[in-house]
Amino acid sequence: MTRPTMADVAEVAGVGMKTVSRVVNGEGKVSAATRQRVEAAIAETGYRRNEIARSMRAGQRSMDIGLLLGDLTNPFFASVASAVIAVSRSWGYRVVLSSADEDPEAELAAIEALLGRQVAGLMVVPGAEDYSRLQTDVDRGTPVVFIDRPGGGLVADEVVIDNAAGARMAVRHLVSHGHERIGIVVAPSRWATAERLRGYREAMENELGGVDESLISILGHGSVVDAEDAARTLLALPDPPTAIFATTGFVTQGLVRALGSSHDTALVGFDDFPMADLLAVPITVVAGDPRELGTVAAQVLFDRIAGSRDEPSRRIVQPRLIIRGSGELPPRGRRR
Amino acid sequence: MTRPTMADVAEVAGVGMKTVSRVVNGEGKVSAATRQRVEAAIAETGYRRNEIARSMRAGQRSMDIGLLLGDLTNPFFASVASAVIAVSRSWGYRVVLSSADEDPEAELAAIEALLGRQVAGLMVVPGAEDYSRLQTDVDRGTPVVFIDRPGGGLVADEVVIDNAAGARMAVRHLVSHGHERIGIVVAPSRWATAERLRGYREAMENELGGVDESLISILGHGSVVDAEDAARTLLALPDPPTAIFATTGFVTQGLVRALGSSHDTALVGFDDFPMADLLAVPITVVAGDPRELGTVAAQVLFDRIAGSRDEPSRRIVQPRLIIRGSGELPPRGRRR
DNA sequence: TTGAAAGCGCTAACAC
DNA sequence: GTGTTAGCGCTTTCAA
Repeated sequence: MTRPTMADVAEVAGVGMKTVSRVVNGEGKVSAATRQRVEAAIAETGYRRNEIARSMRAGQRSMDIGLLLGDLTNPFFASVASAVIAVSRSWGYRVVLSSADEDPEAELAAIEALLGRQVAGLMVVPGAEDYSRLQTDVDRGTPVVFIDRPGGGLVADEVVIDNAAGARMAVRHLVSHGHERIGIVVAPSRWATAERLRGYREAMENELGGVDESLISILGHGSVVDAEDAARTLLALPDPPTAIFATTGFVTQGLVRALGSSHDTALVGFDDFPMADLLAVPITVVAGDPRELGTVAAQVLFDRIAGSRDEPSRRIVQPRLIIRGSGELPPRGRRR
Repeated sequence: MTRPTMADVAEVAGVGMKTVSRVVNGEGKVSAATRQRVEAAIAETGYRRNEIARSMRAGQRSMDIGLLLGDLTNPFFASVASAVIAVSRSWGYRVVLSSADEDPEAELAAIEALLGRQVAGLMVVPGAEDYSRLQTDVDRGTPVVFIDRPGGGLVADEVVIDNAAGARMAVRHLVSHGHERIGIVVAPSRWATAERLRGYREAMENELGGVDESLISILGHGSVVDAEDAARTLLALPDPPTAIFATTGFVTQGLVRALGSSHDTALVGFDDFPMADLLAVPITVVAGDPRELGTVAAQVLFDRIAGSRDEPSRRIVQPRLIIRGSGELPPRGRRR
């Protein structure tokens, strides 16, 4: 019922604890004969090294890194997590995953818990506003890397997608296909969507000399249905847009629903999603690669763990335009 | 640089360690005055309880449970993980996630590592064949629950989807829409797909009195492209099927590609996937709910952790038929 | 090549 | 109310 310890193995093998320790950790300096005896005792008792106790030795950190995400169900974050796990494993670290379901209080609590477990480092997709209480931990050597958005109140490494550039790319693409009335449906305010809106405004100014504010729809809540409604409202305008830019994946979904299976309105979404190429009208998107985001973030973290003392930096992942059809539809006026 | 310990706090506050411990853990029996002093000292030193050391006390287990998945990138497993994390959090446990990318060796190694960390329990989506070496751990009180497939060589709780029933349901549905030549594309052999094939055969026997073996296509590899090729081969038969049953999500994807945007062949897939309702022809599927799978599995595990000594059981989650269009297309012969 | 003892940061069990 | 002592299972001295 109770697990065997090193002492148990030592007793069975008739040797000292340290000898068992040496065998278990393959620390040479053990005669073949004793090693055999110890190995037999290990097999007999079913002993397994206790990693918890092991990591208690003098001020040592654990071999865990903590990863905090809003929602694993979002394929974007699932890919980030998958990449982080892969890189961590290659460094011999394990990932303790918490998801906070977008509740800032729960998120901070989860972070505290992770830190209490002496994680070697922390990667966070920030959902809360203020991370200043982590400053002491960072100062004492637990690196923190923010993913996908900056973490307020704490100077730390960040890895983000160039949202404004992506938005500009989307607008320019639509303009190059003849569109001039380009609407935007913006998900509830978060850093990324604000950046995307900024990029949209910049590109509209540069390419078309101005923005028609009535074509900007900012959602109050974040559901697919809300996005669908917003799209319908835009399309019901006296002079409706001929193209719409959707700032996030779920907004894109809402727009697809609103536009129906035979759109005559062009659509470019931000963030790629599964099956985008199999829809009735395949969806053109600009998207940053979540695997790249996770991989870079993990590399930055392990650089710190390995001792890097560089100034905290912001790494920027460039999004790419993925052309599939919905973004290349001509303006209605020019049709046929 | 080095973290403050309870002893440090005790010294600053001018009290004994146990008093600090009491304050930190809110164990009453501390005068308001001392509590104040201790709290001040905690704030001053930036002390945080060391959970690792805490969990070392006599034979205690950690408050972690381990979760092992093949691939987080698969939305099905991401949902399972999300549900497991949610249930675990409600029990006050944290989830240590490992993904093994379908490599059985890596999987067993990851499991060993998890056990070495004294996890309170383990949930595994089995990718390996033989789990008998976990028997001692189970006997010594670390419960293991297998998810989505049985784990060979180990008697433990299992939570699976009723694959055969789902397949029968799919076939009956197609038959009820007039189909008689119903093909099947089977993903490379795993327990679940074998069960689905079995269900298909049973239903074909019962409903139509037999199976035409030429309509059964078993894939060698597991890519979308392979599934696409297999579908084309089936459709190129002299007397091709009028309907096809796809045994997994990616096979369904391949079939969607092969059938093109205007199918005249009916399709029912196993496992739901995002956007299935937004495709050119919305896809009818039979699917078990991954959240239910994860939730039930976690409940079973925490029952064990709470001390349940019931016989290991197999919980079965019933799949549901989700009607969307592709499965209700009539046979070609009857068209127009 | 081997082993005994000290200690990691904490809490359980007893004192005071 | 509060403090002291003795471990948890391991690794790190330092001897033998």
